[in-house]
Amino acid sequence: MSKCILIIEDNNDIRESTAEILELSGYQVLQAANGKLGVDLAGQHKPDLILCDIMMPELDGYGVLYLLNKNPDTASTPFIFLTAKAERVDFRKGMEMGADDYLTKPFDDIELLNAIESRLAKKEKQQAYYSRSLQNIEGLANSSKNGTAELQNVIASRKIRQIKKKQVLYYEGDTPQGIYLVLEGSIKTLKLAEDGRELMTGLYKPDDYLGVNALLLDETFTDTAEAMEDAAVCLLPKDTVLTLLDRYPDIGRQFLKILSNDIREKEDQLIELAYNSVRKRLAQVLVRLSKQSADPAHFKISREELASMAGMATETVSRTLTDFKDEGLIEKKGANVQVLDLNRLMKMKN
Amino acid sequence: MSKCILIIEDNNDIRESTAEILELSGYQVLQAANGKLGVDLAGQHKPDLILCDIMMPELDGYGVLYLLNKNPDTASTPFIFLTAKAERVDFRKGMEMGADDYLTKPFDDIELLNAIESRLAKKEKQQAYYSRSLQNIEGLANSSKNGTAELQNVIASRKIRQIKKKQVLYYEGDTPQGIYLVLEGSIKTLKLAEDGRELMTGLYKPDDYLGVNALLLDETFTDTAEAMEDAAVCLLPKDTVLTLLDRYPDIGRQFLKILSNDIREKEDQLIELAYNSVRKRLAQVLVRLSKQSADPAHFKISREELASMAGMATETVSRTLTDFKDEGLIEKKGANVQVLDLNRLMKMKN
DNA sequence: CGAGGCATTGATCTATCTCAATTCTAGTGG
DNA sequence: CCACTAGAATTGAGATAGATCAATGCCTCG
Repeated sequence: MSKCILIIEDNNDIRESTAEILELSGYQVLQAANGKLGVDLAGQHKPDLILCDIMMPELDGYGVLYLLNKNPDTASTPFIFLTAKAERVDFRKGMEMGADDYLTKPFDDIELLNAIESRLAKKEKQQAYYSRSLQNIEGLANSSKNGTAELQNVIASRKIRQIKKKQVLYYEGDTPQGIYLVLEGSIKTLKLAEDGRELMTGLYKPDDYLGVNALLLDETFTDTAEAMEDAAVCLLPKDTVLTLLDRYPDIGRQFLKILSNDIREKEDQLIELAYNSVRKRLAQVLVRLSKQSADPAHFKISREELASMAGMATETVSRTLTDFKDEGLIEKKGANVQVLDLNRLMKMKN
Repeated sequence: MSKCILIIEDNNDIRESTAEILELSGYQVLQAANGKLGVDLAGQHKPDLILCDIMMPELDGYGVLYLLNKNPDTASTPFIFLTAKAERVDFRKGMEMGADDYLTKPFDDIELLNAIESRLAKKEKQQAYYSRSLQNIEGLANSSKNGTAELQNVIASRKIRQIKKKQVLYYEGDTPQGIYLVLEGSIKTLKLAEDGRELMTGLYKPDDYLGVNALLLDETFTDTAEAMEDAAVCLLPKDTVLTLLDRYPDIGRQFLKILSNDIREKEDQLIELAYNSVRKRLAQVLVRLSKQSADPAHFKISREELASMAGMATETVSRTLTDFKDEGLIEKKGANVQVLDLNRLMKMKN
């Protein structure tokens, strides 16, 4: 079965010539003359790859990408930007939003086909890789009951979505499409205060489920999820999960456990915020990070992120961190932090 | 069937003579010569009422009462203290711990039998009252599926436990016996900081479920539950709930919803604590209280409780409250607070 | 190797806590 | 029924942790 490619481009000449090249190479091709149309077509036909111009009237390329990312059916489709001038800023912005590649117009046939093929190949490879790694998920899989097995099947068959560092998985106010299983990397959830300061409310690592608490409430997300580092997630659509939930009580039980743990963590965070000194709070944050980090006592994190985890000002983070260093608790260089005395950090007095 | 009464009293003369009186009156009587024995007997035979001396070697009356309260089988059994001198302090302490009555030794037959009969009658009346009111629980009952109906049966058949103001339902560190359904009054959950200050983490009103998050985690409670005003709860034992959960997915779903809501609330509280001024926090607390209070804009609450809800010092509560009064937002007299301008409280700036 | 963004450091300011002294309230005993 | 008293609430004065504002230094990454 030939792969299907969608081209979104307002310039008729470019679009049609590109389409021709692709068709000659054996691809099935869909064309859209503007952003809005493109998004609709993508939703209906679920192409295997999307080429999209950036500069378009009405809905530009960024808008298209944003909308595609919101729809579970298209969120994991490889996406390549077509752009006239290779402006640096544009490039960054696009990649940060989750584009997979950039093609600078004018491009020749070889360039185009190479980009597409390599992207499709990569996608397939990743798909295979994660499907295999999904076989041995710990999370929901430690029970041997039927439901869990069923859930695993669902997971294995789902499309995987890559998220780049700093990219947002969902915003506060978005409508939940389902729950996410983190496969790789790390995702943080955060809430914004009225004045714009942000507080990190959760940190999700591989095998963690994200968005469980929004699943059953028929409301929009009340937090924003953003990748702390490049990550891969798998979306389990709401309908599927709800069906499974109705059929297999053990799944519900697993989710109850997840939520219970979340509550516990949040309560701990509450008391900490209410009655502990900044020093102690920061120490706790470091402990938590060191426990979750792959390398037990060595991680890279910005002052701003630390500040949002501990609920304090970035300057104060800096100061306290240098204090810690002077006391021999940690070592630091730029954004790199190395824990030297975990024990003493844990026992930090107030 | 005759009622069964357990007497716990180390003095043989008193115990046996009391037992005789009761037997002559048609009660079935169990005797225990010390606290420990008494608790064991109560657990085994589940008597309908317990008489217990306060001053006993080893395990005294308070200890007995404490242990009985921890065991779901005996927690709702009427409990009457027998005491030599009617010391005021003792009396208070006993009542606060959940004793239902006090008998001062020496007591005559009439006194004894009256106390017992009235207590048994009261118990029965309450039982009937709540069983009826349980028929129309909103909480889990808004679904028409099987599981919910089943759950209602379980609830209706359970024993009801009365809790007096300030009395503790469970302590941090206790092992969960199941979940509680609040029938009447209000229960708060709180966590203690290392320095002893407390932070209120939840407020539960009739039809709310308490302890759901501890149900599936095989750990002890991480918070303490205490009655804010006289309350009645119904314990649904862990086994029962788990069985229902396995059988009826809709129950799991209801619980998931409850927990999701809890998480949402806790996240809101988090961000408030982290970035809002004391003024704003207190305003929010007042809004929450006013929404939950029976009388929409008029409630009684101690400064200490307000402080633990907003995570601040009691003195600051006082000051801020007088500010609010000066600004025409509230009216206050002692522990009574009346909200005058709910709208302005909600919109309080930081 | 240059620039823009992070991180650090310094100086000040202030919201809130603490400690301490009064005043008020509600429950108890006579 | 009223005076009394212990606990709760208020008010005041002072101390301080941490935020904020501003200036400078240091990576890093293109």
